[in-house]
Amino acid sequence: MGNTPPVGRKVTLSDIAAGCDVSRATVSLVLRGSPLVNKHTRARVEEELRRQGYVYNRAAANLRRRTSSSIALVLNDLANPFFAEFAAGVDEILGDTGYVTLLGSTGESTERELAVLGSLMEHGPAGIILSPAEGSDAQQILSAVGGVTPLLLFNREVSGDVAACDHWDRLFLDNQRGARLATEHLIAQGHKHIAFYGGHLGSSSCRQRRAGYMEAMKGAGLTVEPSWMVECIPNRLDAVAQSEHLFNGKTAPTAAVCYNDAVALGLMLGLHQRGLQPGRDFALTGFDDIAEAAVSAPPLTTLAVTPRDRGRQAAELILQRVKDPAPPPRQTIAPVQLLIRASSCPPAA
Amino acid sequence: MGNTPPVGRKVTLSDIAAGCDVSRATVSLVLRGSPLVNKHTRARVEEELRRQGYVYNRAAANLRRRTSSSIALVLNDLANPFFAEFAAGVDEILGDTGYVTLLGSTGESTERELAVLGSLMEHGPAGIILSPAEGSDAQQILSAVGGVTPLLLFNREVSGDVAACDHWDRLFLDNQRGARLATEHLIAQGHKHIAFYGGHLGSSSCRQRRAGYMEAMKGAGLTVEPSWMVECIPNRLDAVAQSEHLFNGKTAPTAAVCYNDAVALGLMLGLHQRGLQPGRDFALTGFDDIAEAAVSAPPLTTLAVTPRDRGRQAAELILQRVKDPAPPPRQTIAPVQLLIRASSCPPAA
DNA sequence: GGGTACATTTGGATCGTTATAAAGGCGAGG
DNA sequence: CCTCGCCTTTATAACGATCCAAATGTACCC
Repeated sequence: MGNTPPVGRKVTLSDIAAGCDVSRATVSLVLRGSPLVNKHTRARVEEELRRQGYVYNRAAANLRRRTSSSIALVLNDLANPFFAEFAAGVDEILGDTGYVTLLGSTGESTERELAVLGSLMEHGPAGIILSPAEGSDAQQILSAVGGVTPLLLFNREVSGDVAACDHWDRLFLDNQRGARLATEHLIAQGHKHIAFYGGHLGSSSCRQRRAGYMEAMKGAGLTVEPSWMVECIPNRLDAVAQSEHLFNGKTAPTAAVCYNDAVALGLMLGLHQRGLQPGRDFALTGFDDIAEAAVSAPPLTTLAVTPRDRGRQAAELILQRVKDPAPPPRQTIAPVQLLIRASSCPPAA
Repeated sequence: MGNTPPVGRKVTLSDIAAGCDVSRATVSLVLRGSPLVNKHTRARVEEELRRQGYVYNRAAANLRRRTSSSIALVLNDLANPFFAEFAAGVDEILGDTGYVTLLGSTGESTERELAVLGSLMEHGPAGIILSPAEGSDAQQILSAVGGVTPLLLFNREVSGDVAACDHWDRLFLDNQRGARLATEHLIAQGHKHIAFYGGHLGSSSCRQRRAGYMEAMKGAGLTVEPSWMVECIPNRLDAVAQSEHLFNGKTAPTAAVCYNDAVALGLMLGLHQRGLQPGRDFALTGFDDIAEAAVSAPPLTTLAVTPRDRGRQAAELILQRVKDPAPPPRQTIAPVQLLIRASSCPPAA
């Protein structure tokens, strides 16, 4: 005893063992709280751990035990508040469970996605949560992650070979129902000429939202003009730029269901430029309920998707799968909630 | 050859060695692209790697080499777009450099911060980037991370024992200069009664911004009424709630330098409630240049802090330090840029 | 033929931990 | 005194990679 801690090297379990004259095995048992060790011995070891400032080397333990204590979280756009909240939710649950989050952000590039997945796989995560970049291919992702590590697909479907990915779990938002609710709400307000504005047909969430919109329109016996379906990059800037296309057809819409909040806020600016006041001359809805939606002028009717809760849910789903890989893959559809605010006015008289 | 890959177990370097009848050492050399191996042998090994679907086990390699290939990123509030962008920037650089990001989010709780740091340390990161929770104590953090792993403090100072943390690197925003620039701009617009609104005195960034404000006011020979210095929680909601306090003194201000954009946007709402139109009856500035600032009504004059660039910079700083721990600690102050928009009008006549 | 230089390959120890089976000490019972 | 069982501790061999020194092969020159 009275040994000085080693210099220029981390304190290991052997240092502790030597420091209080027991075997490495005993120290290991103490670390894991085994009831086998005599409580007198345990006290001595714990004192020594403190004295030398021991830090557990989980990588070494994981190597020996063939286990893992990390989950990879790969997101197509961390800078988007929706995914940032999602990530916070994931990390919250993983942290509570003793897992560590390996972060990877792909910036919506499929090449980077493959590179990031490859790099993360080398660290042997117990599972993967992936929100794929637009245009991701199932086969390529499968070959990057291998067939063994469980994967949870979040938010978006991937394209390509269905067989390649039919053993993955899935967590999606109820996009179709959300868009249907928004559309039905506008119809109930008295609108008949309703557009669907924004988003990329390349993304599954956009197709699903369009489907919900169509469902509501058909259900109410309303027809949809081709000029009412306008694509744009789902950000504010392009939403402003493309908004004129809404009014190029023979009948101008009096309302629009927007792909998401960013698009809706962009459309608001576009409307202003045409001399239309959103929430009075034109009704619109968003999707996501980002922080801005509640405080825009007018406040935006939208669908709350509670991304932090989704993050928690995703973490729980992947942990369940890690614990028991046997059950068949599961697809979970998270509910969304319509928040009615001033932007979805009745049609102007 | 023609061996089948192992079942229920990951493919290891030994499997490859056995599969093409060379030693483990040779396979290892191939993996690391050593010029020592015969190119014919290399081809055979590489073919076998592909055939069996080998995945490199970086944890095992790191154990043997006593190296690390991860950096811990611990943030007080991931859900905040500022930090989300920052994290995206960090991950971008780390990914490019072959490091992996260990994420930890503390939700502004010092207890959780210590727990998260402890858990991440067990994974042996090469370095730590920490944006501390409010009220973090230097001594406690030091005992959680140990004295060996390099740490970069971002965005906030920690309280307590200076000696405990004087070997940490630091990256801060030029808060004082930013607030001074904003204040000087309002003064140049003709304002004399300028308030400093929002933020917590507990945070170092708030104290620095206040200092910049005071500096500009003193420099212009303007006096500051106590009622013009109002604290609030730095979010929109509390900013609305506390805004009335600005007008309780004997002289009402005609302009305000706000702690950040969220506070400024909240104050805008508060002004509306008093019948004042921001950008016409009252001038104000923010700090951060969040996405909303450019599109609020009126657009917000603010200080751009380019969080993604800060993230990249932080990653580069910590990697430098990891590569060479010897040089004395460095404090880096990142510049901020004043963006003049419509909210900072001249005083109403 | 023997020696030397060079290119390539390899066995074995090792990183820090855990699993396993076995050993040691000790009191009780025969 | 020996055996048995119980409690506690430990030596040893892994985990999957890398380092090191040493061993091959083989080509060339004297």
